[in-house]
Amino acid sequence: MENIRVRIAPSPSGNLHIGTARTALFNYLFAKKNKGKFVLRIEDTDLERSNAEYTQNIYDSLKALGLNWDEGPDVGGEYGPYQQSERFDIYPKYVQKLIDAGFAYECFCTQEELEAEKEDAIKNKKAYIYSEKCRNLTKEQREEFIKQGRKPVVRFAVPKNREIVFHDLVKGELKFDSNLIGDFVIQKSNNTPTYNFAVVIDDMEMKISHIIRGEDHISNTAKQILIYEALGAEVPKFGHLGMILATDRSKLSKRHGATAVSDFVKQGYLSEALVNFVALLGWTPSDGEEIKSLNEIAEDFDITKISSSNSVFEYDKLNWMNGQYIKKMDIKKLTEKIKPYLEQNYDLSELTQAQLEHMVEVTREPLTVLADIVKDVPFFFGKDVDFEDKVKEDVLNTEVSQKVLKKVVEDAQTWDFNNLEDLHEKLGDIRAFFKEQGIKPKETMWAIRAAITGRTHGADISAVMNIIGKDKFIYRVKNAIIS
RNA sequence: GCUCCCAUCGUCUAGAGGCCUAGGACACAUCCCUUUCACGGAUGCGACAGGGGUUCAAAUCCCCUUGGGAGUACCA
Repeated sequence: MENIRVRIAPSPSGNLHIGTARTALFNYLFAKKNKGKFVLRIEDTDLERSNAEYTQNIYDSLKALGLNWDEGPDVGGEYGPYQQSERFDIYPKYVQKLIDAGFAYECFCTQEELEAEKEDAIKNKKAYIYSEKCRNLTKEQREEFIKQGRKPVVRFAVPKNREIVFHDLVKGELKFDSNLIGDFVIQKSNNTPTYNFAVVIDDMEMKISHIIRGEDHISNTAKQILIYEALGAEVPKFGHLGMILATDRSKLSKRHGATAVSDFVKQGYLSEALVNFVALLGWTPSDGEEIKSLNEIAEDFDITKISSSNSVFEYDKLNWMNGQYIKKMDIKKLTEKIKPYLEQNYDLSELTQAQLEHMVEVTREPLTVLADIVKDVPFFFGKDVDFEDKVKEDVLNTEVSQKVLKKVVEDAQTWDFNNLEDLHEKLGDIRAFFKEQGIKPKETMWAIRAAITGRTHGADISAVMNIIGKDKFIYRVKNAIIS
C-alpha cells in the first residue's frame, strides 16, 4: 500500500476546539494503526484572524492530549513549510498552470454585480450560481478592465454535466452534480489563495493520502476533487466525521461553555480522560471496554467503523470518565496536578509532601474534576474548623456526642497518631465501647468527624487524624466540648 | 430557497436480513456493602421517528414524510 499520510490543519483563530481535537485524534489513530505519518499544518492564511498565541495553544493542547505529530511547523519535515502563511509564493504558479490549461480564468466582476446576481437568484427562488460572465472574456475585454483598475479574482471553470463521485471512508458513496457548483474563486483579488485552493495544493504537495475531517467539509470535497483532477494529481481518500453538537443539538460553541481543550484542562479535566471520551464519540471499542489509553485505542481503531452521525457532547459521561482516571492515576502525579487548585485556597506549607499526597489519596474518590477537591479539604488546614450549617446543633451538641467526645479526648492522649493502622483500630475500640451502651457506630463516628472537620461526611476519619496530627485533633475536640 | 449528510433507550452507542422478547456504557431509581460522602456490586427504568414497499423473514434493503445537522463567501 502507498504511504499513509494524514494531517490536521487547524486555523489559529481561536484555541484548539474540542471538535478539532477529535478530528486530530482520529487522524492520529489512523496514522498509528496504519504505520503512517501524522502531519500538523497551521492554516493561517487569514492573517486578520490568526495569531501566534492561538498557534501556541494548538501546540500545547495537542501535546497535552498526547497527539504528537511527525511533521509540523515546529518540528519541520520533508514537505514544509507547514505554516500556510509561509507558503504564499507557491500558490500562484499552480493558479497560472490552471489558467494556461483552461481550467481557470480571471473574473473582473465587481461586488455589486455579484450581489445583484445573488439577489436575483433569491428572488427567483433558485440556487445562486455564478453567471460565468467572465468565463470567455476576450483579450481586449480583459485589458479594458485592467485599464479601469479592476483587480481580478481567479475562478475555477467547473465542468458541465459531470457527476463527481467519491467513496467516503465513513459515509460511503457520495455524489455531486457539477452543474450545481458555480465557478468558485481560487485566488482572491489580493493574489492570495482561497481555502479550497490552498488545501488542495498543500495536501498535494505534502503527499497527504487520506483526508479525515469534519462533515462540514463534504461539499468542499467536490470542488477539491475537481482541482486535483485539473492538476493531474492523485485524488486522496476522504473520510468525513459527524460533528459534535451541544445538548440543544446545535453546533458546540462558546455560549455552551467550554469548547477549547485548554478550557477543559483548566476546569480540571485530565487530558487522558478527554481523549478517551472524545474517541467514544463515534467510535466503539471492539471488546466493549470503554476506558482505554491512546495506544490501546490506536490498536483497536478502524476508521471504517466510525459512526456517521453527529453526536451530542454530554458532560455526565465525561465527568464519570474523568473520575475513573482520577481514581486510577499515580498519586504523585495526581498530587502535582491538584496542587495548583489547592494553592489558590490553602497554605500548602502546613503539610509535608507525604501528608499532602496522603490527603489527596483519601479525598480523590468522589472527585469528578480536579478543582472539586478544594471544597473537600478545608479542615486539613488551619487550626480551627468551619462548621457546616446546623452541624453544631444537630450533631455536636447532643448528649451522645458530648459523651463520645469526652472519652475520645482522654483516650487519644495515648494514641500514636503516626500509626494509621493503629488509629483505625483505636477508633474501632471506641465504636465498640459505645455500641455496648446502645450508641450506634455511626453516631459515634459522626461526633468525632463533626468535631474535627465541621462536617458530617468526608474522607476516612483515621486518615484525617493521621494527617492533622494529635495536637490539632485534641484541640479541635476540646473546642467541641461544651463543659 | 437549493444541495448534501444523518436518524436505535435522556446521552454515547452495539447491531452490516433470521443469533433481537434489540446488547453495553453514562445518567436516573432501588437494594447491598459501609464510620459518613463516595467507590464498588446487584437489580430496575428505558429506544428501533412515522408511513409505505421488497422478502418466507427487516432495526438492518428501497421509497416517501417528518425531524436534526452542514454547505451555499474574494472565512477557514
